[in-house]
Amino acid sequence: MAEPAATGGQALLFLTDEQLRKGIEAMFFAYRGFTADPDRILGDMEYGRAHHRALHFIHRSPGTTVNNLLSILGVTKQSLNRVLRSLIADGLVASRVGRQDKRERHLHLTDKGSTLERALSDAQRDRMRSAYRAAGPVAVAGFRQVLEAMMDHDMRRQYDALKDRPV
Amino acid sequence: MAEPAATGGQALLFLTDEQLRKGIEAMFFAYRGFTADPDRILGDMEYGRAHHRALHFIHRSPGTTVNNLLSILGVTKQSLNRVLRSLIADGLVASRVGRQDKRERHLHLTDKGSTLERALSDAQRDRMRSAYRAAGPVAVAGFRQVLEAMMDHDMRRQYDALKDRPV
DNA sequence: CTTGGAATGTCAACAAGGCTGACGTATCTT
DNA sequence: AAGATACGTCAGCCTTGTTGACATTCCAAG
Repeated sequence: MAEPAATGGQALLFLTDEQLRKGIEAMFFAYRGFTADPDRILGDMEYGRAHHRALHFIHRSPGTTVNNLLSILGVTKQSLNRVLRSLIADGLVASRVGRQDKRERHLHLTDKGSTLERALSDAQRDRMRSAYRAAGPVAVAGFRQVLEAMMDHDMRRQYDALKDRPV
Repeated sequence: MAEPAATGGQALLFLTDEQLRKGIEAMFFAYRGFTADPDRILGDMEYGRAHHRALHFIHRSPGTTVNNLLSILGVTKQSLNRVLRSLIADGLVASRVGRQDKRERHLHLTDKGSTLERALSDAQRDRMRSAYRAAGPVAVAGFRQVLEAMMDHDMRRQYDALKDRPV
């Protein structure tokens, strides 16, 4: 198991435990970088990474319901509610009662919310852009392929549902 | 800025805000998958992700000092200490006073610690392996390139220091 | 030999952000 | 009319991060 090369020769050397370990460590260190810039911005405020995630996906899917957001974020409603409550209280997010189904709340960013979302996503995108530029288009395609193959089935569905929707 | 294509034509289409956003969401969903399997194992025990990280890097660098581990993990010593204390108390990690410098504590996994570390890393490696296999060697090379370009400078140094050391 | 600084550990207090369980209310669906 | 669904909320717990303060132990420089 530690040496797949035995089964297929040179072609499978990228599946050695050693290569896999490097990938694991790369994910660990890269994810730290990935969140570092927004975290720095949020550190000066009363918000955290959970608020960033909520803002991101509300921005992505304006009018989304609480339940929908719940399944995308993969947290409990109590946990999300704590975050949403503060965002709504501070006027970053608007919650509107549904027209067809009045039980639902549809979530939108206010101007103030959009401003913060923009600041956070600009910071994160800047890092992503410079990584993309350094690695080049072929590497980027591979990057996306591996990440998509790494997702759980359910998360993959959430991701695909968002993937090709225009902003 | 939203349309780098204006500056260089087709060649830079992979740097559009849209592509960058997809990369950001891919990182988010993939990281959840990345940690899901070890988290499931740890969920049944009294340990969490922080314990996993400590076990991983002690396994990688047997005899490492607390200070060294601190800089790799990027947390405060108080936070790490709480984790280490429970791992040591439960007999998963051995802490030995340094021979040259007796202030230092050198950390090693015990047999029991190695067993757990193996179980966790097997689970994580299995997912990584199947993602690698699905994506293929070229994609994997790109994956690593982009991740490495995404790291902070300091993290990149930590990563490189580990990268080519034999297990 | 004394003293300053480095490495480590520990105590206390706190916050973010996960979780479960239970309950209430409004609204749809059957 | 009854049951299911969507949402909010209260209470309490856990992990894991933070700061600040302080003790110990040891190395090394004066």
